[in-house]
Amino acid sequence: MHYLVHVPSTRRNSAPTLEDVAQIAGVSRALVSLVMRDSPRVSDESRQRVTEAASKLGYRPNLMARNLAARRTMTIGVLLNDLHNPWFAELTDGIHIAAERYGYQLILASARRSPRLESRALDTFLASRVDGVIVAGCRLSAVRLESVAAEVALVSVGRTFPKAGCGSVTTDEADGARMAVEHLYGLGHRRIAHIDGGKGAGSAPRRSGYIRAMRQLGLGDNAQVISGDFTEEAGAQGAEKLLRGPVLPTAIFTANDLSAVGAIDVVERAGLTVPGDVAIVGFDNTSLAALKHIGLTTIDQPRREMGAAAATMLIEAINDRGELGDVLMSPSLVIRRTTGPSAAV
Amino acid sequence: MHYLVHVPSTRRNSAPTLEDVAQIAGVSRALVSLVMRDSPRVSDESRQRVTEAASKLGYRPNLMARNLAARRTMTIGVLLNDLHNPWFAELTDGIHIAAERYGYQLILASARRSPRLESRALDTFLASRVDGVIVAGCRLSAVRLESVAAEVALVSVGRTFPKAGCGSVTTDEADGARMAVEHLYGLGHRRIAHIDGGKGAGSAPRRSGYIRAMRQLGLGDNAQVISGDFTEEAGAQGAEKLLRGPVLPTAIFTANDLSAVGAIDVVERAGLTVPGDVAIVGFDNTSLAALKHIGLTTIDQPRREMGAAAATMLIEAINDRGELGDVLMSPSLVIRRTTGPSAAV
DNA sequence: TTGTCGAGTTAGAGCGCTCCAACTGTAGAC
DNA sequence: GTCTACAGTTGGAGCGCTCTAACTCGACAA
Repeated sequence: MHYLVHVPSTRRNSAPTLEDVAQIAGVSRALVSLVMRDSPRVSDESRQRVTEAASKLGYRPNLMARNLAARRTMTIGVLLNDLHNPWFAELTDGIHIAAERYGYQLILASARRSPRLESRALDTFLASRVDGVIVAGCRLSAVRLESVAAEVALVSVGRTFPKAGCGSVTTDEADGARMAVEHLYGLGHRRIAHIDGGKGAGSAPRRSGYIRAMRQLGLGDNAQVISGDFTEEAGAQGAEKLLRGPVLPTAIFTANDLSAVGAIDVVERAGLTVPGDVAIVGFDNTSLAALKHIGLTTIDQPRREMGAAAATMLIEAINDRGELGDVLMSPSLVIRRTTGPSAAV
Repeated sequence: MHYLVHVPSTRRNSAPTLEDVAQIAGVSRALVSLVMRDSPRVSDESRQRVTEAASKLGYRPNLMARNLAARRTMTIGVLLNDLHNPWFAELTDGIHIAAERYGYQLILASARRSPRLESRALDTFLASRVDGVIVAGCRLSAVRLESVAAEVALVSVGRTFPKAGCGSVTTDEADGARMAVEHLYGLGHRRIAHIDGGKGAGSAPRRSGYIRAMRQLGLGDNAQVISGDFTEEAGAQGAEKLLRGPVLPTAIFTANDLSAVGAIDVVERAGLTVPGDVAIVGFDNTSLAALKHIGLTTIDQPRREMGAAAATMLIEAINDRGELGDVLMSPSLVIRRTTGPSAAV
């Protein structure tokens, strides 16, 4: 811990308090408190006098004092694994909207992909006595998360922690993979390869969904998984590997949009066309996929709804009006320009 | 949507306090407080007993109580205008790193592009008595910001507010525009058009920088500004307009990367090549620009450094060891594949 | 008249912590 | 032996608010 000498700011000697307002308005502290919280049992006259005194002083309730006394913060902490990933932005929008509806505030923290920072951010949330926590794309161990869940209501988005006592909201990634494969199958593709996400979150179900779908379509022998890691670079390398292989697949399903873009680039540089020679499907429907220049067919996760579902479930649980559970949401296929009929039919 | 309910976990009814720890350790509350703050004037024995008691109870200092009593929060509020824009992610990284060095915590808020939400988030910061505030890409009025700056140390990133009494960190956008134009000039381009950002932040200096640079190169008559708004769509429309014009420019400088991508797409669809027929330069050096598939030449803003500078200046001011001022940082040119020698030489 | 009621208001006891001044006890100086 | 110094420790007074229980007071019923 740092030791800093703090010289109080000269900007203001000290903010006005309830007491000051009460004095000016000529009423008790308690009454000012009631007015500040919009209590109905205050006479119009008192309300007006207090309101005037407050705005005259520029009074602003001190949240720390309020929360300390009220023993609840009406705040939920949101831990974002990686601010750079736009996935989290939309998720946060959903959380924001739902929380607002219940009168809850959000405090966000970015873990910058580091489990150490994740853990520290959670400590801060707990120290701030937030009423609930939402972790998105959390990479922490189940044990650590369980210890957090023991202290505060917790919902995880994008990953489930079966025994940790927390709720979760995820999409059915395997089903998304199935959609991708069946879409390609419907276009006549039979040799469909998958560039996976390695050990990243969501990678395993996408891969297994792909394999299962291929089997169910009688394409088990054509299934080909190239290992990747959710990056553009990995998508490019995976595509290169496929181009060097004995039989070029007519379609590639990648673990995410970024990998898909990497793959597209390599395929096109090799003189082939997308989707003419090789069709490509991504995953996540990021803003990247929607660029006209890319027009990537991809699997969409209802991020905003997921955020709203997570916040709603959490808040209902906080208020003892519901319980934490595991919510599984359905992805959907977004068809753009990188898929088309197989030329190899 | 599938739903599964967990057995609710048993959550602690109330967290242990300093008092509890003191009792178990057999010392006074004040001493426990000292240990918790790593004070050097505690005997090793006491320190050990307190530490043990604390961890035995799972004690965690209550930040609200601490901050209330200490009259300082060691926290700075960071207001991000738009979480969806990756620009803010890197900026936040820089702020984060600098704040950490001083032992300050961050609380982030996303305004989702709405001035109303911006204002509300600032209210929350003030109510939480943060020690300082950083606003990034803030769209609020100077008057409103001035009133905030009157209550707490404030630094604005990406925009200056001359009279508001706050510090600022910005890049020399006009100089970035100059770099773009001179780069193109150096490649032999003479007919260089600009698709601007309309009323968006940073648009004006980029535009005027472009115009000034054109004039200084004796190209004032060739200067052509098409109005846009920082979106892909605007870039596309701008390019279409240029394509329909009497004389096609050999280079386009757009207000940001997104617009550049829109422009590239339109130019290529028209059967022209980039950079062969038309060279394109963006602005911001977002991750988009770095995609191999796009390879956009662009102007980079040192976002991380800007964040660090903002946080450092703010904290130094909070501690009365420095003053808030206006910091102007230099952008730099990042050359990729969308620019090359002019064919029209 | 007395009592009851409800609307409006209030005093006062915390919430969990920090900070200050004052205290204890031991070691060294004289 | 007393005095000083200092390291270590402590009680208690807040920080600014909420919450509970109790109070006041006029209206109205008995």
